Amino acid sequence: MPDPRGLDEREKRMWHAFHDMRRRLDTSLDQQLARDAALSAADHQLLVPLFEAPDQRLRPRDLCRAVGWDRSRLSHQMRRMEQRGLVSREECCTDARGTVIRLTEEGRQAIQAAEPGHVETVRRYFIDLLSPEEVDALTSIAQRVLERITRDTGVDGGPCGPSDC
Amino acid sequence: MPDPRGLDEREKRMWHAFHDMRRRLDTSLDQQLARDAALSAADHQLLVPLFEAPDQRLRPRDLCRAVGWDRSRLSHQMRRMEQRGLVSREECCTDARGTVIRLTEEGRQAIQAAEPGHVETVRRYFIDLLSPEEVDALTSIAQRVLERITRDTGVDGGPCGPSDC
DNA sequence: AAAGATTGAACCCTCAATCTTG
DNA sequence: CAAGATTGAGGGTTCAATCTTT
Repeated sequence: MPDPRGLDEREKRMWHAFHDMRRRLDTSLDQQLARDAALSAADHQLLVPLFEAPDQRLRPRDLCRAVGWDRSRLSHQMRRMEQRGLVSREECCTDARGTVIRLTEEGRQAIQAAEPGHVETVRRYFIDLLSPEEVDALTSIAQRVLERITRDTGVDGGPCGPSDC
Repeated sequence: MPDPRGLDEREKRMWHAFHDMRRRLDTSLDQQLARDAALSAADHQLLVPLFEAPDQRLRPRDLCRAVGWDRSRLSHQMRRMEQRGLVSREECCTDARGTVIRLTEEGRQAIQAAEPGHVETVRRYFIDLLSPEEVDALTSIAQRVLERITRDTGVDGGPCGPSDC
C-alpha cells in the first residue's frame, strides 16, 4: 500500500515527465527566439502586450499586471531592453510618480518579425500534439491549480488581480 | 475559420493558463523550500540523486545525466553548494580527469529534513488536484512532447540519454 | 580528436532597501 | 501612510572558451 505522504509510481512517473517536458519546451522556445529573432523569452513576453497596447505605450504598473511580474523584475528588464533600443521611457503626464514605457520602431519590428516563428514553434512542440479534449483538460487542470494556490497564499500573481478587473 | 498559423481562442486560453500554472507552481515550490529548508530548487534537485546514490557519491558526469543538466551549470551550482557545506569534492581514483561529488553530513540532514514538506507541497498544489485519468493523460502528453522535441533537435536532454541505459 | 571538468562573462530573477509623489 | 518606480546584492542559467586526460 502506498505511503499517503509519498508519491506512488504512477505519480512519480508523471511528475518526472512533466518536469522534463517543461524544461525541454522552455529550452526549445528560448532557443528559437534567440536564434531567429535575437530575443529572450523575457523580451518576448513584454513585447507582446506593448505591441497590442493603444499607442504602443504602457505604464510599468499596467505592464506588470498584464504579465504577472513584480515591479522590480520589470524595472531591471526594461533597463536592459532600453539599452538595446527595444523600448524607451518617458515621463507620465498624469502622475508625476510614474513613467511610460514606449515601444520603439526597432522593438516593433522585432516583435513583428518574431511572432510567426514563435507561434509555429508553440504549435509544433506542444499544441499540435494535443487533442481538443486534452486542450480542455489542461485548461481545467491549470485553473484548478491556480485557484488552489491563490486561495492558499492569498495572492493572485497572475494578470488581472482582484483590484483591477 | 481559424488562421492555421495562429492560435484559436481555446488554444490561447490553454496556453495562457498553462503558463500561469507553471509560474505559480514554481514560485510556490521555491518558496516552500527556501522558507522551510533554506534550499533553492537547484539545491533540492541535486540533493535527491546524491542522497540516493551508493555511498552518497556521484561523478559530475553521472549527476548531469541524472538531472539532465549540462556540465557547466552543474559546476557552478556545485561551487555554491560546496561553499555552503552541502557537498564536497574529491579526486576520482579511476579517472584522473574526473572528480567525485560527495554529500556531506550537513547535506544529508538538509535533504532529509526538506523532503516531507516538499512532497506534501507537490501533492497539495498539484497531484492531489488531479484525477487518476488526468495523471495518465499528463504523462502521455509529456512523453509525446519529449519525443517530438528529441526527434527534432536530435538531442536527448533528459536523464538516461541514448548512450547510458 | 573526444570526454571530463572548470571558468568568466552576460543575462535573468528575487529580495530588501530606497526615493518620490498621491 | 500607500502606491509607483528604481537600485544593489546575491543566486541561478547559458554560452563560449580553456585545460587536462583518455
